[in-house]
Amino acid sequence: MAGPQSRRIPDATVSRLPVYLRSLLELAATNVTMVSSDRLAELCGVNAAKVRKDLSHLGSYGTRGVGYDVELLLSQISRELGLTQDWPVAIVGLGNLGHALANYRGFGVRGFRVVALFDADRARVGEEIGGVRVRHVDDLAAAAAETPIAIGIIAVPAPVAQQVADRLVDAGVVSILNFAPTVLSVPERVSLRKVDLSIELQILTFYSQRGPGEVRGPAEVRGPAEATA
Amino acid sequence: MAGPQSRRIPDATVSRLPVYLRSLLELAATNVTMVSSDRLAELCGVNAAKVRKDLSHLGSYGTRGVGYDVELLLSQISRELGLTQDWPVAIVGLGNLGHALANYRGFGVRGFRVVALFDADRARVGEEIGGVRVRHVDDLAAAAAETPIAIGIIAVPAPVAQQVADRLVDAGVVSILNFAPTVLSVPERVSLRKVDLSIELQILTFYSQRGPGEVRGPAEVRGPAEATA
DNA sequence: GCATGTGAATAGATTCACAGCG
DNA sequence: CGCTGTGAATCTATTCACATGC
Repeated sequence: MAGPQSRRIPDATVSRLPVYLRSLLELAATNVTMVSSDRLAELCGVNAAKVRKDLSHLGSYGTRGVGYDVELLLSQISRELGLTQDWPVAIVGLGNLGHALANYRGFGVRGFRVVALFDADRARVGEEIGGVRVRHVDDLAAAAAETPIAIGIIAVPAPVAQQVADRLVDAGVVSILNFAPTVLSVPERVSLRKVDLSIELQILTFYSQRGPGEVRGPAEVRGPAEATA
Repeated sequence: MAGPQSRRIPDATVSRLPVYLRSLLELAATNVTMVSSDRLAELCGVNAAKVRKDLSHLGSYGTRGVGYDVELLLSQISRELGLTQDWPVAIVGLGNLGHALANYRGFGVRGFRVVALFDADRARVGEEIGGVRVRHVDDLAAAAAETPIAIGIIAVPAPVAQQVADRLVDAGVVSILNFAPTVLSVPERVSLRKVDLSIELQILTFYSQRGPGEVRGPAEVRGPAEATA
């Protein structure tokens, strides 16, 4: 084997690494030290060959005839995903969803720390959610200058989502997760992903319409960071 | 042209149809009657050739030299996605997220109607959210027998998500949207999709780590319905 | 003329199947 | 012997480029 870890991890692999990570954490929590690709595949609901190929992109960390060392894999995947450092998160928009996100326990688990909350409604400014005080969205740049923000979560109504995105970008935010049901444009250097409830439901209805038995085989939600100028 | 609408729409196309739909609705709202693939592509943040190929899977509904009729496209896509009928939705788990989802206005827009809410906490049973009373999750089967449920949204903690999924399946639910951070198994006939906040964040950190300028081109979140036995 | 619709080319992801090694 | 690691085959999706037809 010439070069084990050939750079450039495929997008599809990247989107599965967090899934592997989660299952590996569960295994580690039950003191399992080794795992085969078959077992891990089962836990993650994917094909074993896919697991092996995915993991091979991190370099070769398995032992033939035995399997993978759980701890070793954990640290490799964590490093690859950048989870060895802390990621300050800001949430913009504290309606129902933003509120829920702000209270979400489970961010912290993987190094995501909510450091700032913003809303355009002055009535909400000053409120404290999960120990963080809500500031006005006009203070976004100022707040980001004090405390850097790596990830911005957009939970505002669609019509104002683009301007919020622009402000986040101006404030130096390098990753954005968009919950607003609209297409956003950001500079190429900014990573952008979206979560859209209504789109998910519509995709579900498409497949459930096809009648029982016609739903095709498993396939994960993937998709790299998108960027649009 | 032999057979315009060749059946079997590609998964990647299916996941983009809702995006086209949304932009077309906006165009229709501003009384635009025709749209070119270029314009639609721009609005949706995708490539124009992709738009044309996607739409060609619905049959050929464009006029050469002119573009597509907005209303016609709307009705074609709506029909394809099954949005001409109503889809009764149940939400299980009314913590922060479930609460936010239950209050979400925007379901109704596309024929999704929240008809039932369930929680395992007896203290929450009886509460009314968005005009729907919360019932105990033990009543799920009974409630579904009265009022059919097509789509189940799982917003419970990961450890109990599988048993909730099992109950939904037993109650005849044919589509499930899972917000719990765990892998679920459902019979092949049931469509399953997942939304996982922490996975999204981890994917973002991967790409933002690669440093500015290295984020690869646009690509949408796709993925068909998955099913695991 | 101009934008659609589509074969052909390319790129990417999945799966197979087996060689290689512990 | 068992399980990893990986070339090769396959399948899917994207993109190109242009013939087609309004």
